[in-house]
This record gives sequence, structure tokens and C-alpha cells, in this order.
Amino acid sequence: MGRSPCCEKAHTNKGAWTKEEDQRLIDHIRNHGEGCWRSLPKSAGLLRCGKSCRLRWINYLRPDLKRGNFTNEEDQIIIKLHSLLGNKWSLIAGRLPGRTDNEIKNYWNTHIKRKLLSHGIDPQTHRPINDTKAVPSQIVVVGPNQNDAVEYSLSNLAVKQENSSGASTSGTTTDEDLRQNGECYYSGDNSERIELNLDLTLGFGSGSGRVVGAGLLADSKPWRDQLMAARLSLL
DNA sequence: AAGAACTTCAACCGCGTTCGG
DNA sequence: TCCGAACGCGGTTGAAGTTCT
Repeated sequence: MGRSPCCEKAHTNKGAWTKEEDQRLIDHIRNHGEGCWRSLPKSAGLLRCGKSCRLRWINYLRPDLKRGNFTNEEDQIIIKLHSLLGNKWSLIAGRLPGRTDNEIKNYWNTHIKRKLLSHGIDPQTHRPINDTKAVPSQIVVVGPNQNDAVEYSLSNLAVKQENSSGASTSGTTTDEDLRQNGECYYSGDNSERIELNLDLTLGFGSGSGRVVGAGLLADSKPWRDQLMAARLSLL
């Protein structure tokens, strides 16, 4: 009958972690590696639930965490990625080695949001606060490496959705879609195939070029993530 | 010096997705 | 194939620290 419960909630500690708890968790992961969060608390002798152990390790104890203030370069990367991905903190964190999703989320809410607002920019749409009509003229496509971010000017984007019976519908994203999400999307059913057609103008310093491509999204993953993957494949 | 107001961030909560029996 | 637990994520909370009055 499914899996057994992860922990006995009545017998777990809550709140701030003690140094001793931290050390037990570090020692255990050093000896046994990450994973198996369900059984970890018991085998490490911790009165915490696995979920809490995982969070403590990922957000605070991991040896590869950077710590310290965010650099201006990191600020810019976060802002650019947020304009493309929205509040997808884990995806953003994936592009910033040594930073966690929780850390970036906190930093966004306490620093960057305020910074953008003080410059008259809406932190959700990344557009001037009093500009309610215009559609974003740029989207950001991010390559496999951290420094691969390239800005595209958007000339046309069309998405075709095809269901399992072969019937298809198609359309171009609406202005309202773009305004609300800061990116292009098609609000189709996750379970169906989605075909993406892009017609983009690229700008590199003084030069420019044009990319026209298409990506077919399989149906095994959340379609929104696949949209990202399709964009990558167009590069 | 004190306490009110504000800021920061670690930790918790709840929900959607994935996975195992 | 179904059901239920684990996992992973984003939103929220609240304690601790800092600044202001």
C-alpha cells in the first residue's frame, strides 16, 4: 500500500537547528551521501523529519554554498532570468552556482523587488509601471552555460497544439498573454503535444541575425519546462 | 537607554508531481 | 492501474537582528 510515512510528527523537533543537529546531519551525509531523506533522521539520530533535514542541508549546510552578498553580475542574471521564468526560483538557482532557491527568493523579495520599483519597473512584468499596453519587445533565451544568456527581439511566435487524435489548433500568443507572463506561452492541456514555432531576430552588439525554428514538445514533462528546452534546442 | 518599527532570512506549510507497492 | 507516501517547489511566517525615534 504505497510508501510508509516519512516520520512520526509527534516526536520531531521544530524551529532553529542546533550546532549538534547540524553536525550530526553533516557527518551522516559525509558517510552515506545525500538522498533517502525519509530514513535519514532515524539513522543519523536526529529528531527531525526528513523534509526538514533536506531543507537544512540544501539551504544551509551544503559545502558548495557561496554565502555572502550577491554581486552586481548575479543581480543582473537574477533579473534577466526572472523576466523569462517568473518565480521559478529553483531554475534560477540552477544558473547561479553556490546559491539556493530559498536564498534567491529571499534576496528577490527583500532587495531586487525594491530596487526595480524604485526605478519605476514592475517586478512581475519587468515593464515600466505606467506602461500597460506595450507587449515585451525582448525575451531572454538561456544556453547551457551560465554566460550564454542572449537577448532576442521578438518578431513572431506561434504555437500549435496537437491532441492525441491528430486534430490540431494553432494560434499566436495574445498581447494579454505576453503582458501577464513576460514570456510566450500557449495555455493548452499538459497532456497533449505542443509544437512551437519561433521566428526571432537576434542582436549581437552592432550586428544582428534571424533565427526561425520549431520545437516539438513531448508529453512526459510539464509543458512549461519543455518550452524552455525547445528554445534551447533552437540555439 | 529603551522600545517601536523595520528588515532579513531560516524554517515551516501546503500543494502539485513523482514514485513505489 | 490505482492509491497513498515521498519529494520538490513556491509562498508565507515569525524570530532575531538592526535602525530609528
